[in-house]
Amino acid sequence: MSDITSKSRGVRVRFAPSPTGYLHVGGARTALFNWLFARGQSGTMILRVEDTDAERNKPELVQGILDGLQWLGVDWDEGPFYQSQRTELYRAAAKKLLANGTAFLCYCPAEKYAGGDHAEPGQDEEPKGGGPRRVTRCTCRDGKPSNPDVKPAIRFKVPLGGTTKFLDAVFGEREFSNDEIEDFVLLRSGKGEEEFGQSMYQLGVVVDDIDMRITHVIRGADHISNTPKQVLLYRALGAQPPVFAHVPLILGADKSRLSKRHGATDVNMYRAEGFLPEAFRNFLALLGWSPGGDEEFIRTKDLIEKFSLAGVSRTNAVFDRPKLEWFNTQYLQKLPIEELLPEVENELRRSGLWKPEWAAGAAPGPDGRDHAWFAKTVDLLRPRVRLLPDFSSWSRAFFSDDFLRDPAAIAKFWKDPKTPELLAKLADALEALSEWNHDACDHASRAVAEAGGVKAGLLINATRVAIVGQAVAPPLFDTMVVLGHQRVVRRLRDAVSTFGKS
RNA sequence: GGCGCUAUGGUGCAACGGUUAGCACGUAGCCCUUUCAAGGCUAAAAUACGGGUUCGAUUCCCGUUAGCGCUACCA
Repeated sequence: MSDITSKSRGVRVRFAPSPTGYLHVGGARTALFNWLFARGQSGTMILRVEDTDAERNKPELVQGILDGLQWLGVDWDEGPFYQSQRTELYRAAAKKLLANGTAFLCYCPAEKYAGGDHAEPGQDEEPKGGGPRRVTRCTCRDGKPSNPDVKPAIRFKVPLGGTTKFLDAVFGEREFSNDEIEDFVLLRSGKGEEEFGQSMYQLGVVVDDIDMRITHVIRGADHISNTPKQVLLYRALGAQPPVFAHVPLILGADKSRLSKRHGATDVNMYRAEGFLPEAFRNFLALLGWSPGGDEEFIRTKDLIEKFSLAGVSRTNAVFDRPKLEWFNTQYLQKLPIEELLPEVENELRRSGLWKPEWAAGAAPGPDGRDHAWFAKTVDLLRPRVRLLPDFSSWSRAFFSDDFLRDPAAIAKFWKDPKTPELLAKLADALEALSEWNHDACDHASRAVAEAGGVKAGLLINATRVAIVGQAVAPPLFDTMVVLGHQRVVRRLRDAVSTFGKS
């Protein structure tokens, strides 16, 4: 198996979403694995949109999928290719199979297979004892007299007896009995003028994977059962199958297939919530894959270096949101500050709090704040931030003078009747300071508390509410320094004047 | 129903015949403390069950059970 995972040039992989929905976290994980593998092997990543079902396909969803991939940081070297625009390729392949005897025209009405007697009982029915059997062999395979009233579909003529095997980089050698494989449809029957309709999934993937010279097919384990059909197609088409690598599925907390009722499954919702893409990537990478040791905080460049198909697990994984949040806080805290700043800038732009003078290289604003101030402030705030929007919500008073004091914080920390008097004295004491730094603020504050006969903590907590409006904030004296001398004094006096009101 | 895949604490992973079964999230407690976090320490918590193979099984084989997947003119 070493030949599969060893460095080899010419690796070509693809991510092939179907635009019948948004970018699901499961799809995102598959895309990520393909991408990590491609980048680690200096290979080529291809994006292919599998939109051969005109009825279910929604073209407007493609952009959302592309946006999701972009946010995730998964880029591609070729494509996006659209299967709906490659119809001729599939028809030619189907005709070739017809010609070499590995496919046949099927005149059966579509309904015969789509429902009715031969189909699977519905989920609500009891499939007990000797329920309906699927038909796996179509009677048209030995040549049916053509029926002028119906347009035929093209089906694959699955060999009678024997087995089909393939190599899976994750699951090992797999072997399936051909008798379990039905004569699947390759090409839909034509509608109106056309001779044949669109390609079906099995034909499309194989024709494209051959055409695009895909070397490794990395996809969800729900495709394991499809793989022997595709291997048969490769053979019939005279092509060599690629290496397959099926990755385990992602489940919800109750271990059923991840769906909306488990919470967000659309990758774009995580972007909207304010997760950092790299944290999301790190979390996703560890769902069904492990570098082998105990490390968990793995930056993307190391993910690329460490990723291997041999490290992919065979067991389904549950999507654990609390762990994702933990990863996010880890990145919020550990990222070099200059890497975090652009994310915070985006967030502040979104909420309208951003000021251009905080950009790198810009001239300081009228209040003296510049990029260095911005970096220092974000650095102070980040240990307490869980999601990007926190920079706009409870951190608002750091970036804007237009903020409200949280009533709950007031109720909790302004209980003591001496509060306004203390805050007024503190304002005076701080105003008189000739130096504005942590220790000066500290000493002045404690002196006021002592003179007023209260514990420092009481003054400190009351002051926090006064100057940032929140019960939760960074250490007070660091906060004062970052806010600035005049602003702190002004907010303190404002607090005194509002005391008792509301 | 048929076929297939899987099975380590609640969750994600490690241990790829020999460990007191390790790490992380979460949970509980303690420490720190200026709020809230972070951080540090500690605790509870797992090899699904039954048979084999072996000097020795989490690890290899079989069965059972459970979960999941496929079983469309969906992808």
